[in-house]
Amino acid sequence: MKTKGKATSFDIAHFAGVSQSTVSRALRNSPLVNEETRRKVWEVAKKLNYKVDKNASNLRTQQSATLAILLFEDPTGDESQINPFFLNMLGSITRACAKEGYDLLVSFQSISQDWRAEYEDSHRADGIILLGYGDYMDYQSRLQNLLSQNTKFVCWGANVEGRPDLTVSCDNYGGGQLAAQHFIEKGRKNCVFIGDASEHSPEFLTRFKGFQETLERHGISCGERHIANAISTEDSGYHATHSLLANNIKFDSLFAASDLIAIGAIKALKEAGLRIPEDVNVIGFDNIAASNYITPSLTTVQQNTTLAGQMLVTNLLSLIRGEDITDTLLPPKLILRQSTSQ
Amino acid sequence: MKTKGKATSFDIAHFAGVSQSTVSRALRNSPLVNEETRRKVWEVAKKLNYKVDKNASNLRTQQSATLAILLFEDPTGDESQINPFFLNMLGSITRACAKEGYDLLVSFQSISQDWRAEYEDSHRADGIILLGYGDYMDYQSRLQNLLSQNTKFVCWGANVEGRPDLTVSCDNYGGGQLAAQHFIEKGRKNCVFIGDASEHSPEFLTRFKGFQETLERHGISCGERHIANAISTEDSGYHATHSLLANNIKFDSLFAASDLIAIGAIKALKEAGLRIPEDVNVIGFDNIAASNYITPSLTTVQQNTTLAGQMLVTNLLSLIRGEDITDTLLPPKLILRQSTSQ
DNA sequence: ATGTACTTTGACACCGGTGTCATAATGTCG
DNA sequence: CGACATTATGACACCGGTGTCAAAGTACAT
Repeated sequence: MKTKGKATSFDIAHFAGVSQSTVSRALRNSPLVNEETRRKVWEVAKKLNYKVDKNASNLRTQQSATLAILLFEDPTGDESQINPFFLNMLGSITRACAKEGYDLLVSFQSISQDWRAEYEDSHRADGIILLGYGDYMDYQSRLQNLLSQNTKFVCWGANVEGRPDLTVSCDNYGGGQLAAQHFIEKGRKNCVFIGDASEHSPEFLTRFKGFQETLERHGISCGERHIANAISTEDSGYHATHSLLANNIKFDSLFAASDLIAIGAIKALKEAGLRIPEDVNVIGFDNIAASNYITPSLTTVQQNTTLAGQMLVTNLLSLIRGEDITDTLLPPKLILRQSTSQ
Repeated sequence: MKTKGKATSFDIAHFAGVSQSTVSRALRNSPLVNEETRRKVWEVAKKLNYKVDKNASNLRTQQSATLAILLFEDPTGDESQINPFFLNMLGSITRACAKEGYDLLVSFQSISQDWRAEYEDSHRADGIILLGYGDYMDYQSRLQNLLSQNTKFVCWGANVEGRPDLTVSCDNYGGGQLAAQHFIEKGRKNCVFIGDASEHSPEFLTRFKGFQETLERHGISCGERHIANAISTEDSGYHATHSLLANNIKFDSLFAASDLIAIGAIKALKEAGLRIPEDVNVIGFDNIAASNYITPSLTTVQQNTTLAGQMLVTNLLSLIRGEDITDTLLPPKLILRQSTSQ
């Protein structure tokens, strides 16, 4: 019993003495096929090491049991390193897909490129997950484009008022509140924020707003002079903090828009001879692995990546099934560590 | 100019006033088609937002321009976390695939499961990359199985003598040598190894051999009592080191089979009141991000993940093209940090 | 024996491209 | 002007499955 090349359903039909149609039905356990026939077909299939050709199957059924993930890169990011937070998300999304019986196509995209999400158009994936920091303004129009083509997709990111797409995101505003409240409990009065607090980075902006507005409710202001712009890299955080210090801004607490920024900030603070947490309290955002390893370990607002990956996948699947879904907001959680524990 | 549903090549043929065959040729820039016709076809295609159906195309051509990666999990690993080293590899492989114009299917596999690599059989991928620590003995027979089916695949891992598959790996033996030489230069006399030094973890075993044999050439022995078994997790490294100390083994230098193990070891050493590097020198393996952030920062044998990802992809593509390729061994590099810098 | 319902099967069109072959149109040369 | 090469195009089979429809076979009631 042998075939040239990979076995097809016709080969099985031949050896099992039935028609190809019956083979197809038997292998998918259709109730239309006789028990004994089914057994025989399976037996032959196993012997020939048969596997359904997904291309043929997908072509006929017009669906792929596959999702695609598009990872946008921080445009200035180091080419060889990937933001560890997104790497975690990638891991949890992979797991969530596996659990749902879907395959996952992974692709990196430079945000500047024309990232028309080809996967869904070319029937390689049933839906798309978009993931990445980046300039929201830059790709807003592209989202619109996807929408107009009826492409099924969900985004990880800020759920900005009036944003047209479906998102899953951390409650960034609430996260900023947690940080502010913690500083207030610690009796801190002069707070600074490191990160891009503009509409170009809606996630960071939302974190900042939650932070600032909570402080103000307690009579603490965090105005323009107390913000240093930074993208989500260690270097950028280092330089931003450095320039604050160089400008002689006085502060006793620092909230960074991400852990990478916070790690860079800590380096700058240490170099300036400031003690953490005695002189300056520091809070980050994300809870990446490194934040637990640095000295002092970093108090941070945790994003639950496991849950986030799951929600992205289940929401996308709902969307594909045509169900009505809404934006999902995940609760942040403050992880207390040494950088605020004086 | 409108179509119901997604546009097909027939729709384009209709609007461009040519046959579907010509459309197919024109879109693939076949030299057989007239310049003006080509222009017209492209124009219509763009207007209709046409994208080739990859399922149909792959079905016909019997190839997919897709690679698949199978990630094996450390059986005892925490369900929600992925070994950061492999996460890095995943990132670099993704990048390498993109550079070669291939898509990447990602899949997690429990090593205990029947991980018949279905992707290639089902024509979803042209080749497979296998990645993961794990018990080699467990899946050796499965590799044999893949080979016998003429599946194209490459493995990341130890290139064990007589291993039947094609591998890309770090020169683990050389890495062990680097660690030993460094200890010798530092005048260390009592060395221990933390990790599974058995044929069940051939990579760790090779690292150990390079380490041990180099030490012996300098008259230093590293026998059974100086080895503590551990899998590649922080916890395991912690407990292994703890038990060495509890058994009153004296040592002034510790080589861990991986950075995660080393991080756990450092924790145990610190708790025992030992100073690093004064009392004990520590060297890890991998150079994951965390090793740069812990205190003291960790001297480690770096594996070049960027290069590794590239080699895995290019080797696999060569294999698919039917070219003759051989195992690839990548040079390790010792990264000096505080844990050995007294 | 005849009619009806149900089970099981095979024939066949179809998904949307790609590759082969035949043919029409144009150009070139003796 | 006819023979022949060259260029451009269309018709059609094909990749390997899935879904529909008709029909054969069996069971049971009338």
